[in-house]
Amino acid sequence: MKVSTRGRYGLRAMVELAKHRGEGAIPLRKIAGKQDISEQYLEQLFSNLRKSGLIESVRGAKGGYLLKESPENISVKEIIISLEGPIAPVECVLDSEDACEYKNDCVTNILWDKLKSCIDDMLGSITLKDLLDETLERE
Amino acid sequence: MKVSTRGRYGLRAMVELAKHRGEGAIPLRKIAGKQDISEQYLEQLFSNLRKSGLIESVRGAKGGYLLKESPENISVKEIIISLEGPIAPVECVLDSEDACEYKNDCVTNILWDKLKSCIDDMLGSITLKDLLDETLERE
DNA sequence: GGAAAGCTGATCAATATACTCAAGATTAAA
DNA sequence: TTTAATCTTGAGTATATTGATCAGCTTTCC
Repeated sequence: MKVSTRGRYGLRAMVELAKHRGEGAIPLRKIAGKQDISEQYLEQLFSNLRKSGLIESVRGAKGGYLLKESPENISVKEIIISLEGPIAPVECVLDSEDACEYKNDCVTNILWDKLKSCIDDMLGSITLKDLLDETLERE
Repeated sequence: MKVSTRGRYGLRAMVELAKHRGEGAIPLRKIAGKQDISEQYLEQLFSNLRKSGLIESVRGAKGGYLLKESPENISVKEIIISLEGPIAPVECVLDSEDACEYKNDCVTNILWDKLKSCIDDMLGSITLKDLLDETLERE
């Protein structure tokens, strides 16, 4: 039941982007520096975030990254899913092709379904703006 | 954000124990067979559950395992913690000795705290009896 | 053209996971 | 008292995942 560094680093980086919104494209180097994350590792994470449409990139010199939407429209859930894949405490809650063959017999999957919803709702209810507000409040 | 096989198998085995409560000690072989889990692997899981005081063992021939409490007094949370260790989506929510050095600066840990509570409450609110009832209802 | 940036695929070491193996210890029953 | 069933424990092992690093490319500003 762990969120990996992908999700944690990525979220911190997104807060950082939100913080500097309006300043144009922010180079990855700057974010990596501020948050003390390997630049090359962060590149991979940003690749996911970009493909998910949460951020956009500006290539070339003076390039960098920007949030694609305003912080109140980006939920933590979207960020985590982009970085770590679907939120699923166990495989069988994904109503995908290869659902567990015992699904109908197994009462524990009711539990896992509920757990998934609980996590989904929780992460879906918090936006980047909430985290940003907290940051500004502390400064 | 996954529950490993330890938690999943262990929970299923506990439901099985609950189902046969009152029939004396249930040998591990029987549970492993019914739930199609490796007997030797399940032994390790039961070792945890026993040390946590959730089940008790009867050694020797005709031995086996029994729930130590009635199903309504055993929450899923206790089972998962026994098998997988403390529920913590990220390390820094554990208010232990080695808390993250950035804890005070880092706004994301508010989020992780909330997520932990959400998972805790959810798993704490469901007991073995709830799962057992569901099982019986389906039969 | 050169520097600053993003983009991408390959590789790798460390760790965790999901087991298996092997040797005991205990006890009921024959 | 032997034997078989059962729990107990520690060690080993193959595979997958994680958390990166490396190398080389492309794009764009000056």
